[in-house]
Amino acid sequence: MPLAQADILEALRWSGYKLTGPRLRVIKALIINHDKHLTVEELYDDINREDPPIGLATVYRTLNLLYELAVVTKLELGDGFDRYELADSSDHQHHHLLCSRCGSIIEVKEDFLDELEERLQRDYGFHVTGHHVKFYGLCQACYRK
Amino acid sequence: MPLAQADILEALRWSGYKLTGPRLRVIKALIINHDKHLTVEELYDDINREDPPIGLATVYRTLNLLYELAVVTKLELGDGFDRYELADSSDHQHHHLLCSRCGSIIEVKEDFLDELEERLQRDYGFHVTGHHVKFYGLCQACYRK
DNA sequence: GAAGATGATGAAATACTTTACCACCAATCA
DNA sequence: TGATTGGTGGTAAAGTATTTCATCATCTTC
Repeated sequence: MPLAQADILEALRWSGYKLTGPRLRVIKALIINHDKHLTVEELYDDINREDPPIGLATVYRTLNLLYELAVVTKLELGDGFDRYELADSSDHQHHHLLCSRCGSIIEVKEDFLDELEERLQRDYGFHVTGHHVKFYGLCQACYRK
Repeated sequence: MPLAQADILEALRWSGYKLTGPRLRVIKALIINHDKHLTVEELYDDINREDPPIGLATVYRTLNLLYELAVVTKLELGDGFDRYELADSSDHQHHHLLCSRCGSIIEVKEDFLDELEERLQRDYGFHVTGHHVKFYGLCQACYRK
């Protein structure tokens, strides 16, 4: 489950940052669009559908701030755009299935990498602290065609 | 095992592209540095340690061409630089362990994702054709300290 | 072998996302 | 009230990757 607004505001305040109008609007946009995987620019456009407008630099700054606070994670799909999505309330990351035909993004919540990470620790002596995993392929609908 | 030069030249010719001097030098540089994970610019610098110099645009173009031909794969570590590395001769991709302390990159050849991909097919109806997997953490040497 | 067509190269210009800078504003505190 | 701090917005700048365009080399075709 993604972080709720109250948790995010708490994290901000706890770290000594102010809750300003622009910041709140970025946070709300993140929550509302949490399943859409918007780029920074798309998020910016979405926010500015309502007045007063806020600056693009502020959106970037706020997202970087939230990233520092581990409130959001960065998602890079390889198309040159950074995307940010709300972190999970548990510390389990989720993974993405990218359909190369229709472009849809499916989220996989399962934590199926624990076993692998143990193996990397055992066989390679590598201590895993995080991972980025993306699968490319065809979603169910596209595969049928 | 990464592709050998003969295989690459074969792929070029088979697709109707010409083997030119600059292209050959890019290919050789990829082979020589296959374990160094160089950025495009670093590859360009390495090539131009010998005369005659070739253009940066040509390096980009050649790498994109080889990518189209599936001769190289693109590796993005999240630092804003594209890296290209020789594809494996079998169609099995390898994965990377990134040490966040010393910056070393360890390659894992094992194909430990087959089982997972079957599960994605079974549970999500998602047909996997490729994946990008990176693990962050501490390598054996750094973990001991 | 000559002439035209095709493909490749290199230098510079351009695109594009992201960050840095700087002046201004708002809130807080002495 | 005056001063300090933090935040904002517009713009400039950074920086990687791509595109443009003139030129060159190679290959066909007659």
